[in-house]
Amino acid sequence: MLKKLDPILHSELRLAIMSILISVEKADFTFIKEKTEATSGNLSVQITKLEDIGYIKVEKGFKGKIPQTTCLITNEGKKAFEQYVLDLKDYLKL
Amino acid sequence: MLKKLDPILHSELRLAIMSILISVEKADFTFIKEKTEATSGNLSVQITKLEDIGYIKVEKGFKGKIPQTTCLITNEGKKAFEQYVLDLKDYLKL
DNA sequence: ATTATTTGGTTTATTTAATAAACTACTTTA
DNA sequence: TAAAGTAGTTTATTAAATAAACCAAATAAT
Repeated sequence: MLKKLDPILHSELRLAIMSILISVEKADFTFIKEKTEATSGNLSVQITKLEDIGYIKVEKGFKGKIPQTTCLITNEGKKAFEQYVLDLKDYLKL
Repeated sequence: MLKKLDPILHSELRLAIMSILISVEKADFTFIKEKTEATSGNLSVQITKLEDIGYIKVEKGFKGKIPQTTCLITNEGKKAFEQYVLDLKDYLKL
């Protein structure tokens, strides 16, 4: 029987965000926006969702005078991502 | 840059359906329903969607006197599934 | 100096998709 | 023959994704 996929991660944009944060550990809003080609609104919403569930941590500061939102993956997020990979492998027959 | 995932396949239930049809080549409605634990309504809708786009073929017949809906994956569906796997690998860092 | 324009976002509204509920048609069993 | 089961479809509801509108401050142009 196929395992239920984590609905938070089974979203293209949220998965892309997590994918970036898995490899770089830390990335700001603009960087993620460029990499994912998402709109600001959508990105903002999905970052908040990942933060609310505890998969990422969001730090708000300034780069000079300009506001800057930085995201980091949490341990819980890392674990969830790895579990999601395992679950998906069953679907993909990998 | 991450490739855009096929939105038809990036749905848990549709992916599960395709996953089953990749391995068995032919499966009826009830079998898929049991394997996926989906409701009949949801399954019916998603099967129709996969059929409309040409990823599966649906055959309607009878098993004795009882109606039976059988699904098969098409070549196009197989190709799409394989492409989806490749695309997802980038997200999953596989 | 004041008016665009750009940057870096958030909030709200709209669209789309997923799920659930209700229904149809027929069959089997009590 | 009435109730319950099988095999679904259709319609309604809920939730998610996306887009549009907005806000605050910074920088650039007039």
